[in-house]
Amino acid sequence: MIDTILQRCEQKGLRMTSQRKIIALVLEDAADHPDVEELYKRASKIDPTISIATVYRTVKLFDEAGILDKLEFGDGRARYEDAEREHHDHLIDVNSGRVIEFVDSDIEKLQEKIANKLGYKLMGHKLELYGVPLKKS
Amino acid sequence: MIDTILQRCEQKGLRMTSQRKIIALVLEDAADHPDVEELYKRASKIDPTISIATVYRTVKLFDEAGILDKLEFGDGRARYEDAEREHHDHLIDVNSGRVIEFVDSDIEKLQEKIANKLGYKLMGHKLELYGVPLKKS
DNA sequence: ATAACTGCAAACCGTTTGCAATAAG
DNA sequence: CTTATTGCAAACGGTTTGCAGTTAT
Repeated sequence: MIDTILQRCEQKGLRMTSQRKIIALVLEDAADHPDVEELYKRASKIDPTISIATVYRTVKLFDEAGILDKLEFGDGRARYEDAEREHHDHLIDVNSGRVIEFVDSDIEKLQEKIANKLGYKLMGHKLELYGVPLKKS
Repeated sequence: MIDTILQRCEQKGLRMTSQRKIIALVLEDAADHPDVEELYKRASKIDPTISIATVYRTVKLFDEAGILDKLEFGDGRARYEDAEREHHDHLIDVNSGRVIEFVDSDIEKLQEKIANKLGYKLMGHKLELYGVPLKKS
């Protein structure tokens, strides 16, 4: 959380074009989990000439650089969030598509436990919980 | 596990055409998590005139009837498995795409805990863990 | 008989890519 | 100046759909 997305991009030596700066800003300001279409809409408000292909390319670049996390919730389109956001997990309401964020210390432990059990080693702290059929109670 | 897929289909009053019977059989015999293309290949060995559109339609029908579970691992294509298989979870190796099945009693507890915490009610026992970056250790 | 199902091919939707023009370092 | 990046439009891959013909009940 110390550095901005732009700063982290520069740190990694990415060529920061005007388009990339705009997309970085949009992502910086996003408290939700926008998909590419949504990022494109928000970026277009700042620069209406930006193309959706560039958004796709930029988001892929940032993901590969570890600056963004790509979230795939099984609804067809990928969503993105700042990789440096405070750690949390996601629960998707399969009926509404709504994304619920939460933190649970037991999940952290579980990550380790399952990984160990299976002879794998965790890299970082990325765990998604999804597919739980939910009903508001 | 008492009933076969075909029997469960009939129980639900689904019209069982020759194509649907074949797909039910293929699914019955699958110990893995085939995608539609794979189901189509296997079904084609029994009846080469079957069309992939029918496989898509059938798999959707069976999923909506609760006979199949649709698994979306974020690799673009959906995978399917018998909904009545013994309960288990999936872990996907993000590098190889390999699917690892496992059971962990703590996950069962966690399902309840998280759902309660968020004011939701679990329907059944569907929980997928995915997106954990893994490295063989 | 008749309503549901099939195969085919075209459409669809999110994403990627080839290309010629443009801009960053 | 040189190489990376852009916008456009076409292509892509998985999935859905309209239609005319076929099949289960």
